[in-house]
Amino acid sequence: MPEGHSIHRIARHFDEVFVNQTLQLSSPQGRFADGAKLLDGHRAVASEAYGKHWFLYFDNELVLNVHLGMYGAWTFGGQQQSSIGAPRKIGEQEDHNDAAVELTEPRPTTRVRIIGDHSWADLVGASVCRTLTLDEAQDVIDAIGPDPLRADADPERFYDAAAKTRRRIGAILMDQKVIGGIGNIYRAEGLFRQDLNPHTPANAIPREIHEAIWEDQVHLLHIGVETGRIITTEPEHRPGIPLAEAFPAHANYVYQRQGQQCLVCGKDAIVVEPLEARKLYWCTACQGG
DNA sequence: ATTCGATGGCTAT
DNA sequence: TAGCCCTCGAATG
Repeated sequence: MPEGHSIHRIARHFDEVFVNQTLQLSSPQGRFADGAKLLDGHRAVASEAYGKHWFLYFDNELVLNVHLGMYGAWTFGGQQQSSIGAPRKIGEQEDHNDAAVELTEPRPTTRVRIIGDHSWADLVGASVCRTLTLDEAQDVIDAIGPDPLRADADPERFYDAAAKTRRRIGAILMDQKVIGGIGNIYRAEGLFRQDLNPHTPANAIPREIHEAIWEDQVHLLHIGVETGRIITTEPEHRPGIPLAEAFPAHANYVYQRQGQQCLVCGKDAIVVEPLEARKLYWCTACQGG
């Protein structure tokens, strides 16, 4: 997916382009026909992201809640044309702004189409697309750990959870109940940037390191929000390579770089191994065997 | 033409 | 831990 940075970009886009407008909602695919009908013709009043969940609040006290899952993506058209969500190519940059486009026939798989005053948005492939009450939306939010991209996030919740569990740090960083918004790339890259062995029990790691992990995720995710790309390397580790040309070989340290030379230690020590049904990438030299 | 894999996560066992 | 959902470009035949 779409890690947390993409969801916050989506929230920002809806805030800028659709909030405070009366919206038309439909489900060309049909699977969200009932939910769309509940919101169709109502005014959007707020757009917010928590971790990987996105919420669009309407003036009838109902909420559109979308989780992109692995394959979901929004396509935006009209005044601002762009696309945010699951990349279809490695390192694809989100938000290709182009000339305005006409309202086109939706793809048959379009779960929901939203039409505002000047723009439209199509959603495909999402694992969750539903209409919730305000209470139900709050329940979803309450189940998500602190989100490093939110100004109101309480990192103490993350420190507390990390201090109390012997689960591996590589596992809990992807646990949305512990910390919200981090996916497989930010997990791997964040651990690399702290020289941390992913298998270290979380409760064996000093609090200062957990604080450093949090602060670094705040830093990295904000870069993601601003650029629409997951960039985790420091300029000194991609010497002479313009950012635009850094993909896919030099934008990340370990993600999908198994068998390649480590950008920091130079050794052929980057491995990939399963961790809780996902692929974990790390440098066995830099991150302590 | 067909299969595969991917930045996720739920549920059943 | 395994199966399943959802989509589509890339990889494979």
